[in-house]
Amino acid sequence: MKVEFWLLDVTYGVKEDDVLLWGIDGKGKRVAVVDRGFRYYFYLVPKKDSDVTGIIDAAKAEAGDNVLGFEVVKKKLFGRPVEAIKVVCRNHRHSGSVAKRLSKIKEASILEDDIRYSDRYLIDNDVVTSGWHEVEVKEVRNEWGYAVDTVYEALKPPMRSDKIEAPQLRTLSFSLDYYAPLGSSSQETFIATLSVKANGGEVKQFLAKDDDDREIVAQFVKLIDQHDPDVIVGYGSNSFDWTVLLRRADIHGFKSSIGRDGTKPHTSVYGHFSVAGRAHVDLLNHVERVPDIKLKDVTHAAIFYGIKLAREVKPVSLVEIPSVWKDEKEKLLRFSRQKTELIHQMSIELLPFFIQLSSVIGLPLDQVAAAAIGFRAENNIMRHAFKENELIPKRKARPYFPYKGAIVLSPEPGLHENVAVMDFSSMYPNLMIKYNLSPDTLVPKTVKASRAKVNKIAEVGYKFMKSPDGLYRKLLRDLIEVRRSIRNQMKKYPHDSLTYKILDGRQKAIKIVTNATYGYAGWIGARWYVREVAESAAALGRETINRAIDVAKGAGLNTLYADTDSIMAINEPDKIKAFEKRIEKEVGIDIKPDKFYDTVLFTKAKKKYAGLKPSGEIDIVGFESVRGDWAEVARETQRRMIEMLLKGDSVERVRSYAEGVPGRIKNKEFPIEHFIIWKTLTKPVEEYKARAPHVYAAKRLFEAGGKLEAGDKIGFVVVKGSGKLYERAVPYALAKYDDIDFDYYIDNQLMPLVERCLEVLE
DNA sequence: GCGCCCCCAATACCG
DNA sequence: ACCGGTATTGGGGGCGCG
Repeated sequence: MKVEFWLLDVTYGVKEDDVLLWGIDGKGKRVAVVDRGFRYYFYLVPKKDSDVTGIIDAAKAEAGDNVLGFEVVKKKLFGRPVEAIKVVCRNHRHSGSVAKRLSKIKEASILEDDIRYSDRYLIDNDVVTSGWHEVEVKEVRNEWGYAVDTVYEALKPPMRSDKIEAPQLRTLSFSLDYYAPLGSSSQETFIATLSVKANGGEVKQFLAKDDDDREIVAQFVKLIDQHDPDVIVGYGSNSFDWTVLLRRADIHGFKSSIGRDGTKPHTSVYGHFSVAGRAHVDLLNHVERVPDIKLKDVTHAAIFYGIKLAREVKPVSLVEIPSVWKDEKEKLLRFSRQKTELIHQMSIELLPFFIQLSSVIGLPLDQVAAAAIGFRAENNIMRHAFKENELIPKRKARPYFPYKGAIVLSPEPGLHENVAVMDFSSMYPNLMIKYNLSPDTLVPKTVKASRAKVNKIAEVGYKFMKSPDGLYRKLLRDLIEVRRSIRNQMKKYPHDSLTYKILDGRQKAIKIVTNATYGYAGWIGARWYVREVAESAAALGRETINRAIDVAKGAGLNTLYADTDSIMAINEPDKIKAFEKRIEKEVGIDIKPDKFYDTVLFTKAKKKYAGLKPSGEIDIVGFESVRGDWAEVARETQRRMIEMLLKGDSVERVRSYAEGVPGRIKNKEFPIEHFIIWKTLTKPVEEYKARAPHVYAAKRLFEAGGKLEAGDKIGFVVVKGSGKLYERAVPYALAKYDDIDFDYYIDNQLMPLVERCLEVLE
């Protein structure tokens, strides 16, 4: 019989050689499909001039009956044809030791032994997570007690199907707060509150009785059992909640076997906790990768996603919990409930996108949210490499060599009217396609190639074969084409329809992977790290933007500013049309006006400008007013000045506004919040070499009993006194308003910004 | 001892 | 744990200077 199912998670037997596909079938039943037919393998690649049969004989002697067989296959390694020996293992759990033994054979190198069994299965069978498949199966008795409606055994590997709409998923959002006055590992620590919300239900809350959290842990396990969620959503749960829950469960001797196969949550790849047969998603992992969300706590993240409730939330910090726990339990309960509600609402917003990302990249839903951009790009490349018969290189430690990047022009300082911003669309991916820049097309320095057959990249001198199509050319073309077609399809649906949202999530997911491929090529952690590819793309990028500036000039357009792949010029429609046409003809990559500004302000600095759009909206780019590490009083003054200048106020008027601010500061017209300078601690305080103000502020906070970790933000104010600045930086919560050194703010925060804006206009 | 110059560490931004 | 380019601040060392 045939069943169709949507793939939620993949696990594999620890002892048996079987792959377990956890999913949901067309009728909404939870299913497990066991595939026993897949054998793990890796490759032995003979070093040059080595004898294949000799290697096989040696390997046979080493591996014994842990190997089912050897097969000589034709593969490619960085585009070069190689004969590889496929070593098929009797059981995946022995593959590690087999590979280790075979590594003694000096005549060959081992490849692809570092691919996980489940990943191998997905790649080789073109099975895609968060996607629909059809599979020939027979139903089997659920002798393992899996928490599913039906268990099947696959008779053949599943086949992808076209259905795009994900099934109705049961989700469960949760959050906990713990009492830990002496740190998380201390004896006194316990879970104070736990809140859980299943989709369609209300928030359920559990509260410790005095310092006894046994009931909380037990209820949580029970709840998961009852609701049987497909997706478990937390916020910070990869670094926090599961560790605490599992520790408490262990201490109480409870079983926390909430996986559908009866196993406990366990740490897995990309630093995430995995729950077998379900997808555990930590939304904080995602929020950390969204640069526009400056404060990464759940409340601010939820505000970013437009969740109304977030504005009413009064957070209780970890430091406050001991005192709140003693006297104001309702406060803690309210916060816990709201937090869980926010997590739930954010998951409604974000899960559809994660699902699309998962199916585009081929990483399971729980991993895709946790994986950094580089790994997302890499997984996509790995899947393509398999299709192209390319061997997957090993990840290895390498030295770091920087290379030259993009061009940034100094702007034409002052105010400009009627400005067009023109961008090359996907410049780096398109250059990589155009010149066939790819790890497998790079011609090694030592190899001679006829001039007609290669693209030689000016300036850097690297050569790439013109044909055949490289791995990156194929993959990027594919991505760009699919995205184009999705964007066309989207036009047929109303913006609030489900299909539109799915398609939109999908095109965004594709964009992320497309744009990451250039950066990936120059990342030393990449399996396919080939600096020449990134370096060539950057060199071609410089050539391209320079050419655009020339062509613009030829068309009578004066470039006011340019950065990487965009240029700004006075908007003269006829000239711009001519410019676009010539670029299309000469460069072959589209350049289009992306935005128009009625007025633009440049100072002397690069990467800073402000523009007034016809709609009245103002874009501020790069200026201190959009940087989180300047005091609000300076940022707001600068923002207001920019607004006045763009809207036509005279320089004198703006100056008189700005010069009025110091008086208002001394007059105490601004609250303390406007003097706080926020900075991120990028590492533990002990590791800093420099005596930086924010580091010393953090140290003071610690002395007062506060707690901050790498990645947290410290907010401090500068107080009066005689010493160095770092001696006068005090956490805002420990500072008194009257101690604030107003002169510092006027001389070092406010006036430099004012001067830099106005000096170019006078 | 002080001002000046330069370099470096640190952060957050732009594309 | 994607890239390089950039602005900016504050710490700190070296230097000249009667």
